[in-house]
Amino acid sequence: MEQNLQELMTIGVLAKEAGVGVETIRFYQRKGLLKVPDRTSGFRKYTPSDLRQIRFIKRIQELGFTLKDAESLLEITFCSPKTRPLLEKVCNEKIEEIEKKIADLNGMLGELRQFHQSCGCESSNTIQCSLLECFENEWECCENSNGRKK
Amino acid sequence: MEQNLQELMTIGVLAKEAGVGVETIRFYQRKGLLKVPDRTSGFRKYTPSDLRQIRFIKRIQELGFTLKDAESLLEITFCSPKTRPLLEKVCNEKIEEIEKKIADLNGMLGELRQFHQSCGCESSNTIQCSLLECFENEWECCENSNGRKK
DNA sequence: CTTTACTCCGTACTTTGGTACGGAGTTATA
DNA sequence: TATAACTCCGTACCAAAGTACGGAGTAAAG
Repeated sequence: MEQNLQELMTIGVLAKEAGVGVETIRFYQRKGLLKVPDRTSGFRKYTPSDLRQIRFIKRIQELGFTLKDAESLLEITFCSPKTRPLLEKVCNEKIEEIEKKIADLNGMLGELRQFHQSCGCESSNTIQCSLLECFENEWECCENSNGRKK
Repeated sequence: MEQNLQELMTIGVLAKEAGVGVETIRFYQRKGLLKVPDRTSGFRKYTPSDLRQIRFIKRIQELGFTLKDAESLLEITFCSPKTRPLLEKVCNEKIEEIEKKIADLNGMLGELRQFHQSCGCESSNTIQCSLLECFENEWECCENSNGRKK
């Protein structure tokens, strides 16, 4: 497993490439999210695989998951017949989690759109209503002068 | 605007009804997320409308938004011809935000499902692969022995 | 009328995900 | 070879969103 020395990066280069701060990388190392790197004369040396890993973590975070979630996904780095049952479990859990989130967001989106339509846009001619009440009453409060309720 | 005294709650009852801690309610008050309540002999008295408001905040949070976001939604409590332009702006921003989140999550969901299909389920017969590499290579690494790549 | 439960307040502590500091050593550039 | 730029380390700090503490007052039930 010889590492091409050309490809090794210092922590500063890695940070720049990954679009994070140097301190963030040290922090990830402390948290065990990044393996302890080799060193040449005291300085950490990183591989492109470390870069990929940080990008992966950032992607996971963007989607609203925690570093702990990222860790659990990274734990299934390798799948093989032996690790597959665990992998399948984690996969399924994540998939369900994401599906639920999407469903929730779609619900909220519908509500917001309805509110916008009924009360929040220039073309609406509702006199006055409350988002909170609309939310509570499943938007029945937003009777506008078209006579259409829902 | 007389309040039916029967309906007033102490902070403890409100907390229980809303499924949060008493301290959380005091915290929300400090943050201005809950209006300063009336008191009878020093004790806070809450109305059902306060309860609705907390539930609304919790719903917003569940969808991955912050208390600040909740605040901005609560600020548009009333719409009227005068407040409508602001309302429309906030609505549109939130709608876009949610749409983007949903799109991102759908992307990740697709990736996870593909990984599950190729490598993570019992019926798959891939020998070994890495989630990280699959992610990086747009799942091209997960060539399984069915010969199907994608 | 006492005891228990609830409420008051300010302050301090917790977790997550980082950022910043500061003195010392190292490496690269002029 | 000096000087800048980078890295080391531990520690301290930050914001968000609460949670806990503790002594004192109040209310309600027996």
